[in-house]
Amino acid sequence: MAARKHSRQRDSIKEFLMTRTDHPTADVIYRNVRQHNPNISLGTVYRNLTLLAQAGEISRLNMGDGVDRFDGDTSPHYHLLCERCGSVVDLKLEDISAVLEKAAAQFDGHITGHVTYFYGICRRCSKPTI
Amino acid sequence: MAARKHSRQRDSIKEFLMTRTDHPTADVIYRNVRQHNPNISLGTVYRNLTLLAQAGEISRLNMGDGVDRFDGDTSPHYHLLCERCGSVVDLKLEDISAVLEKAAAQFDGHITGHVTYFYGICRRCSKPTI
DNA sequence: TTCCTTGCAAATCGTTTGCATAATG
DNA sequence: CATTATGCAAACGATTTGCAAGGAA
Repeated sequence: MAARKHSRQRDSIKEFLMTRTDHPTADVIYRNVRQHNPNISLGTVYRNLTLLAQAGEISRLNMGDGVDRFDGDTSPHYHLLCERCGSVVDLKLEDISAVLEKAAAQFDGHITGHVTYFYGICRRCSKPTI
Repeated sequence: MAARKHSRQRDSIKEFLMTRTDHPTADVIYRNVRQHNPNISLGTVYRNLTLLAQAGEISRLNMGDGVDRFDGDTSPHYHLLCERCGSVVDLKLEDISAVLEKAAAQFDGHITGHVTYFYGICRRCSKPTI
């Protein structure tokens, strides 16, 4: 059960994450939260991110590029990793789970879920430079 | 261009990968190839896996669990990561790229590709124990 | 007082890299 | 000979963890 106690650090982390839509990494979160909470340690940031993600209050993204990113928006949506600038942007599209589930129905075993993400060039990077 | 020279080590690695359908990690590959090639180093294994993957001769899988796996089968297919035993099994299903592409068409930017994998319980693990 | 949390630093772990030497074309 | 590939070990980078001290219920 792990009765959870309140902590100023955890609040700052979650609060910060809610103001961002760019899926920051633990390190970025650390450097930002630090401004209002100078003594917080990177370990604490990681511990809380893991805890919040397990509790379903935030989500942890792994886009296969070696770093985990965190998202305060837990509503169903997809992501695109820009190959040019490395940023991750939201991609709102119709829920494709139905298609995937139907396709996977023939599998002899049990499918719990799936992960899908896209890569390409984000809007900002595909605009011509002035 | 990087003219590629022949090497016994690279051959063993690729050869080994062709005999497996279980998507081994670099370390597993290392320990196996070592049996016929006692002096090979882990660094060489990594260098060659990266090289072969870039050349499109094998593919590198990242299932978000911290380790990279390698697949000698480069034909289009999907994968499932078993949450019970940690193994990765092939999942043959109709190509869903069309669906994804259509869904992503509305995106204001350029989509190069996508990554999709499943997780759940593999056939072996979902069979009742005797 | 109990026990969850923190800060700090050290430890992990998978993967990459620098360098001198060996092998290939 | 010009270059690519290797073995070894050290370096890396992201994340986790042990521990003693601090804070919440």
